[in-house]
Amino acid sequence: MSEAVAATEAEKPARKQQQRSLVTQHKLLDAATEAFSENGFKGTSTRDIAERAGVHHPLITYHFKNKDQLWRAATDRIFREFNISLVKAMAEVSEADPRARAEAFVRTYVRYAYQRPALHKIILQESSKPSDRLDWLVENHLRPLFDEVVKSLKVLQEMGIAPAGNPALLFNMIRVSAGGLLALSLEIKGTSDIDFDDEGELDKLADMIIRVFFPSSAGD
Amino acid sequence: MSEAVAATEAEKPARKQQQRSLVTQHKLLDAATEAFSENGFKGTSTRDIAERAGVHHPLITYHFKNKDQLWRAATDRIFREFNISLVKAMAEVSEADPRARAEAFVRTYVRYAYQRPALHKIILQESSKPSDRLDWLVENHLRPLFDEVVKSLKVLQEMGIAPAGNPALLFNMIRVSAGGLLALSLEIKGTSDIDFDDEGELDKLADMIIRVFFPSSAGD
DNA sequence: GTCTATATTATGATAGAC
DNA sequence: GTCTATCATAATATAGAC
Repeated sequence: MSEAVAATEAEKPARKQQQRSLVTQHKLLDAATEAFSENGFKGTSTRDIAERAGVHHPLITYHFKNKDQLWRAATDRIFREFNISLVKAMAEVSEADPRARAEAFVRTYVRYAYQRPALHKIILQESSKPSDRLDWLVENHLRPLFDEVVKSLKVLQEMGIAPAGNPALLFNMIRVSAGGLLALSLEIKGTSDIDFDDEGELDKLADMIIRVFFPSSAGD
Repeated sequence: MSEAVAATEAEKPARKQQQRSLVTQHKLLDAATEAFSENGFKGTSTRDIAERAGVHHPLITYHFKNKDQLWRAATDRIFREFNISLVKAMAEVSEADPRARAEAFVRTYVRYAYQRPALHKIILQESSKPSDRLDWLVENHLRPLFDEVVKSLKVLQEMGIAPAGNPALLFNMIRVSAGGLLALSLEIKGTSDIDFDDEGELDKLADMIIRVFFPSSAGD
């Protein structure tokens, strides 16, 4: 089974190697996501990432070139997956009922923020000071999502379901009340005795967000 | 003016040195606050802090023993100053008018969060994973403040001014809508074209928080 | 109270064997 | 595709001169 076989036979070992390579990349992305969430870009060492992933650190250079590219690959994956989940969840709700769509959005958003805390933790980490990474994040992932959601929120305001005022400001209040608050889970457990791991606690948060930000749909 | 003078005379040079020492400490605390806000504890080097402060790095060891103690000293100062400001602002509002107190609290909180972004940025940085620092922060500064504010919020709920539900959860929504949102200023400028440095933008945020979370006081 | 010099360890990145 | 070995730099912290 030498590599010097016919071209037709060469595909098999190539695929095998590719498979193993993908597993390594996946493990590195998982580890990087966790590490960057916890310690920020500057506070994370590539050695720490490699250790968490259980691979040798030179493999980071091999697969991702450097720390910056690894950060981008990890962040890109988180946001892509989030967008897919969001689109999928919203596709199940009737386009004709904006109120139901708003509620579905909040519940999906809260659940997702709980399941993947890295999504918001990385935003919080990177928003602490200007950087090329923040610009990249805004341009490629945040801005496109925001523009669309704010448009929908405007409709809700015109219908009298959401409070008046700058819709972009309102949306930011809603999303920090959901994702931002859940990113503070550890602190809130200590200060407020609220544990989002407890059954029903997540729904209570979603309920309150809906009640506060979409008051006319509270009693329905 | 040698140091070998009588004990009564020895006070003067001692004070002079103490004065200079205090200036250095102050500069180091300012620099540390800024650096820890931007890069978190792990992402901040003591050399960076010393450079920002314009002093030589061994002085950190001299004045604060180590990086951890410097972090504690810097954080302690921020929260003490915040508490003083808050107590002072609330003392000016009549105890008999809970609604006016709630509004004053929100406006003071929003203004302070804007002026000293480090207050919330450090909370966000430290909440990203468990640590002794987070425990210290919760126990010494967050918990005492929260307990008191939540008590007041409960009264507002009973009066029908604030929405029903777990008051601790409600308070966390309010404070992330204020401090948490302002800590994201950089990102929000990019995603939502809202610049809190613009005249009146801060008041619009406070207005909306009051309108959303204390709806019955909206038209007053 | 302040400085220079340095010990020790950690970090990002790469070279080259297998 | 994976590993060991290594380089250059940066980090925390300290010792000791002034």
